[in-house]
Amino acid sequence: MNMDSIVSLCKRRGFLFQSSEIYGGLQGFWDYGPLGVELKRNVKEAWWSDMVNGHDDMSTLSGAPSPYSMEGLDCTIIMHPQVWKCSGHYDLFHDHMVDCRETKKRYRYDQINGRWVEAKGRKIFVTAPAGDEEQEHLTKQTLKFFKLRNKHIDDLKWDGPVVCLTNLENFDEVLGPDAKSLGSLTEPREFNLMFKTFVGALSGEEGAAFLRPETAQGIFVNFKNVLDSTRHRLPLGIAQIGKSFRNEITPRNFTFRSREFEQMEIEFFCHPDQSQEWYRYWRDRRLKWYHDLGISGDNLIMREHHQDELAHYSIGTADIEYAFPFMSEGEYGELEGVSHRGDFDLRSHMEGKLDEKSTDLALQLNADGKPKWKGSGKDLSYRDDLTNEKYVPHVIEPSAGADRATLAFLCEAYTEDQQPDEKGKMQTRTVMKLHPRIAPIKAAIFPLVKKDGMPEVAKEVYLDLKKHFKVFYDEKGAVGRRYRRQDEAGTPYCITVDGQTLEDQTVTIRDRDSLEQTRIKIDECESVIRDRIRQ
RNA sequence: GCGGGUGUAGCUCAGUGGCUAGAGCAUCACGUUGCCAACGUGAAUGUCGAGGGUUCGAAUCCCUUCACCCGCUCCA
Repeated sequence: MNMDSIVSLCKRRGFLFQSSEIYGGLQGFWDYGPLGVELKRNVKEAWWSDMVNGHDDMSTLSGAPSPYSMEGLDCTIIMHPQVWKCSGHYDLFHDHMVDCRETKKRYRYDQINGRWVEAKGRKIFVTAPAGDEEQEHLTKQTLKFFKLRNKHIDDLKWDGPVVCLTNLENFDEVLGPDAKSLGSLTEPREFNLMFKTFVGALSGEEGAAFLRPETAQGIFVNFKNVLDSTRHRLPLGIAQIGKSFRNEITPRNFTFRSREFEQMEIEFFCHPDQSQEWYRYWRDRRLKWYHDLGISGDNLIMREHHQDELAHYSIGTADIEYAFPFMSEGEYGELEGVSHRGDFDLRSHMEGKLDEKSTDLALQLNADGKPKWKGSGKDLSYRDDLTNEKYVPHVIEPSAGADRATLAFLCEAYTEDQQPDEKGKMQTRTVMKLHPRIAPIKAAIFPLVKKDGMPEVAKEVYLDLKKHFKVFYDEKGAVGRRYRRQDEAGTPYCITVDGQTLEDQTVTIRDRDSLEQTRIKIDECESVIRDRIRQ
């Protein structure tokens, strides 16, 4: 299977189009066509129904430490700018980068260190990526530049300590970390990964705001509101589906990395002592969700982050990953991250931006000893009125990409098999084996031929089923071709009105995957389809 | 952001300076047909990705630009 045939089918059948295609398209933006919008809606609805509205809050679910509540939320895309300063996104997403004109490499401005050095009567500033081996790298670069051997190492006259590149104003005498000639580094340029906009008519910095780069923060800042208005006890999960925006440097791989995308996120608030158990519960529960909707075990993996990849506050983070066809053998792309976030987010919105690098999660301070970004000052802790214990809840965050999930379902569904044609000759059939729950069209209704009153009966069946499901009517061309068209659309069932229908009020229902046809009564159509979708 | 490749009908592609830009598949109509991409007849379909230039003449050569694919880079 290759990605091109999937992309081609998506366009041909109306799953996905390039945004603004008639103007040449816009990198990182995609539109969902008539079939695509149904598919994506079904994915989101399955998630919302399974996680929120259909959640059983009376029982202790398998793998869970206790019963828990779930609520939904829908927050704005533009929020108070301070939200992103305290969450850490503002600092993280405003990188200054320098490019090397010679090697075409790009570096983060603040992660390049260097030192003045003199040899052969010339003084240069030699640089290296910040890290344990930076002095080694500096020496090597210097020797190479001056065409000196290791034995001349003592001839190098170092001037001053290793300092960050940010201390320099002019890069003319700077040797890039991997460069051979001086002055190859560009001026630092700002990379804004958050989309910037302006609130109010004035477009000055005072009105500057950002499109959200994730939906999660809306949940954290509303935590108190949800608790107060619903009277829930912890543990409580709050769910949200919505658009997020990231100005990716290189959008690629169809909709996998888009600049505008939709997230399905849960922030699950619980007692710190139980957070580890809840983390494991959510990790396993979310993996099973993809599995139940038809992603095969071979293509789906759970990747636990290593201890050294984790932030200090986190007990664990696991990525649920899918073997997308555009990835190389053995590589996977992230569908969802499930992370234990401790009390980092709530405390950041209370006290101000915390330093995720410090072991005790201290408030991040400026040089003058004041908080770098001030929090809301509001108390977001929780009082358990049974035990009278007061604590800042810990959070488990299952954060899924709706577009990535939709793309994974499309890739997983794409199948080419061999089926005999009219003459018994084997023909390649393209079929989207989407799970019936997420299939855009649940059933297609055909008259076998366009005469003898068959279209009239078929239209009645169609109009009746339309009240319950997304269905499709087609009477054009040979019935075999109509079946194949529905196979490409992923329609799980085709109902055909034939000669016998006119005699005994029965129709045939054809299964997309097995091609088996069974004869059922017209009045049974709705319940048969409903039962089969539920399976 | 850098390097390489690609861009012609809905899809897959042919067309290397010269007549009104083609093929297969798909689409639509009529007829035939009775369950898995049928057949016959007919029809419609293009700013040759966009803009500019060279030329008597450009899909074709040159420049700019946009998008997609691959490799870097990036990916909280």
